[in-house]
Amino acid sequence: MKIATYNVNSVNARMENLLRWLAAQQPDVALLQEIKSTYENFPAFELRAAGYNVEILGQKSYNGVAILSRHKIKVTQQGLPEFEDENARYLEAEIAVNGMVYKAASIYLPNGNPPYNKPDDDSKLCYKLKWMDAFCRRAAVLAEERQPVILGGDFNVIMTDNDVYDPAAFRSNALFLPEVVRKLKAFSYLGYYDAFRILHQKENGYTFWDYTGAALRNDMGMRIDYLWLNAYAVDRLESCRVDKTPRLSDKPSDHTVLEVVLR
DNA sequence: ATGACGGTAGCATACCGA
Repeated sequence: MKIATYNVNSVNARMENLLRWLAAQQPDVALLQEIKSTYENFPAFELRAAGYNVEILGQKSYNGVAILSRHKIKVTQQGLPEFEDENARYLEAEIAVNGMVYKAASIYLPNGNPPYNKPDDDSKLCYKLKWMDAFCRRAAVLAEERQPVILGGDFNVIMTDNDVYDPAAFRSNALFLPEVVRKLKAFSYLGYYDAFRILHQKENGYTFWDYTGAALRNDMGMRIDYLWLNAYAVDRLESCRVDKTPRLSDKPSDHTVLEVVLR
């Protein structure tokens, strides 16, 4: 069973790229973020034609998450429970693949940086920290599940100096602030394993490269997309890799695909 | 520190992003 996460940076702008990747890799489940689309504008017909069931939590212009699967999707949670959120950032579902029922969530964690014209405004950082608290509460509930759980998406957190091309330049960035990193670590201590780092200690594992300048060519990237596995899922972990092909092809997202294969 | 680049809304430019 192959499950992947991909921040598409607008699903409608990314359709050619997305369909090319789905056809090439045939994931059983694809967790998408930043679809930037409402339910009405989501290209469900084309994705169904490509063999995928679709469930989305949409929003106009910004954010938005989706789950695609070649198998039946049963949505278990839209948005984080008991958390008022004007943004569409969390969608969770159960999917049965070859007789095994998996729980998977598509997560778009807030960025947290202030607007360029208001560098001292910490409201987005406060929102990020509150969102992470609510996410941890949900993850604690899911930690009780006795089935494989996969929490995947764009977490907007750089965990260590090895996960970004210039750690010093990002020290005070909301993606790398100690309190933010601490919260993601606290989440992992609930019993979630970073699939990529379990299997690859040396590779940088970057999943994002800025559109600007020569970021991609010079491998000035960061590892901010994750697939977190509970013990039931990590027991079945066969492989995990960054698929750079979508980022290298025409009209790319600024993120690329991270995938795992579970046996 | 700023803007580069790309997307959305919507028609000129503002907002968002990592």
